[in-house]
Amino acid sequence: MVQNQPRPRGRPRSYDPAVALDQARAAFWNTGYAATSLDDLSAATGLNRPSLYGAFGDKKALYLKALEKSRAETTAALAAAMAPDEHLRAALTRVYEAAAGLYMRGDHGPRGCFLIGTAVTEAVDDPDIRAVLAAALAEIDAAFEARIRRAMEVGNLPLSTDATGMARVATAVMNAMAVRARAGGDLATLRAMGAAVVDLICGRAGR
Amino acid sequence: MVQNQPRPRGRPRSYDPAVALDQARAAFWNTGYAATSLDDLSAATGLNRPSLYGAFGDKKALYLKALEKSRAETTAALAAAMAPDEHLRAALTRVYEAAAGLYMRGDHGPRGCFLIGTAVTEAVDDPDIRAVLAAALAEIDAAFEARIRRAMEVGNLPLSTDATGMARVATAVMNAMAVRARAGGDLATLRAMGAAVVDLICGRAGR
DNA sequence: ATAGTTTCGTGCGAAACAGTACATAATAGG
DNA sequence: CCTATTATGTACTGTTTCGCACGAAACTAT
Repeated sequence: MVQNQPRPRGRPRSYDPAVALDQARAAFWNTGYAATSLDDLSAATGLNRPSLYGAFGDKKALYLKALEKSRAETTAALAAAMAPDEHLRAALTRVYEAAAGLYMRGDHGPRGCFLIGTAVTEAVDDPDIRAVLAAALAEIDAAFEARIRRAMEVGNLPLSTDATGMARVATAVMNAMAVRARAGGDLATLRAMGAAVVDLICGRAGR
Repeated sequence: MVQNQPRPRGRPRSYDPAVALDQARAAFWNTGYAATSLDDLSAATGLNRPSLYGAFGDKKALYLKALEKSRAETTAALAAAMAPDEHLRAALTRVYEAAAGLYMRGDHGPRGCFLIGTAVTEAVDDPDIRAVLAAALAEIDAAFEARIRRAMEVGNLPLSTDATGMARVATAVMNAMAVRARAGGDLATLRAMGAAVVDLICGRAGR
């Protein structure tokens, strides 16, 4: 990261917008969109309310930015975890292990996935939030399905496999792991869920 | 329903508490716990705020009653749907068909499952809500697992089956169907998810 | 009828909330 | 040094929210 850009004109920012966005997201992540006030966000980021408005717009715009960031990160992480050309079982196991670890982290206890944990509630009433959530789910489906089709081509799965359906089940288990994490489930249960669906998809024999 | 009880002393209620609870739950169901105000609940039930307090206590007590009712209903419906002694495939299919239909209903568009759609967000911060949610998930797991073990005994599934893991995957797909419904998924997708996991659990051959 | 009991509904007060106006501070350009 | 420009922080406004007090209403018991 070089900083060759000519300094902008006025008073410089005393904070990093990317860091502030992460801190705001952490606040939303714990208590959800509706229950997180602008004062909470102000406390979490260290910015006062006018600065928050200046940087991100109102509460919903800030939330949408955090949501969009989570969607992008999830898609990228999923693509990276499934890229290596090894057995499907290894790729899926890596994905679920990573998800379980991520979902169980959190300063105020496990908090699952940001999208599942906060956007699902708002999605019925808010079309913007619903659109991001739907896009994220579709991308996760697509990532799983592409990986499953590759396994079919290589001969790791029979050609008669219902790749679309299997991919949706794979996504379902990931989503449900996020639910369990927020519901107080322990890491062992989350990992077992992942292992169980991997066995179902890849066949238990290959263990 | 006979009404032989001696009428209570004072002014009679002008509403049915059970109906009011359902109406309040419907309000929570659409917008979630935090975003639903007492005025919203008052409008949904037709009761004014003091009557709501008198009947159910404060907002959280009312929500917990609605949550508990949903937990009980879910457990009962699941037990009923899986009771008949037929093939596992038929029982599971019936469960997922019922869930998909239920999740896609709603006056303001599909709203999924009350527990998944509203309690998951609150569960991190609120131990009471988390406890009900965890209990519900455990009961759903147990219902699936019991049914799977029965199929093993009857010879519909190999004795080496990981019943606990399979049951969790079955629960996962149900939870994820609730997520999809709120995210704008259509009925066909929800049904396909159910069919896919039924195929994975029962084997595709038995179709 | 009258008293006693429970519910209903208006309306109040305190707190939290979102959003903004305005004065102050910090920087670049001239 | 002075001006233009952008960011910061205090303070303010109007609204929403929760929870409850208090009097009116509806019913039973005597």
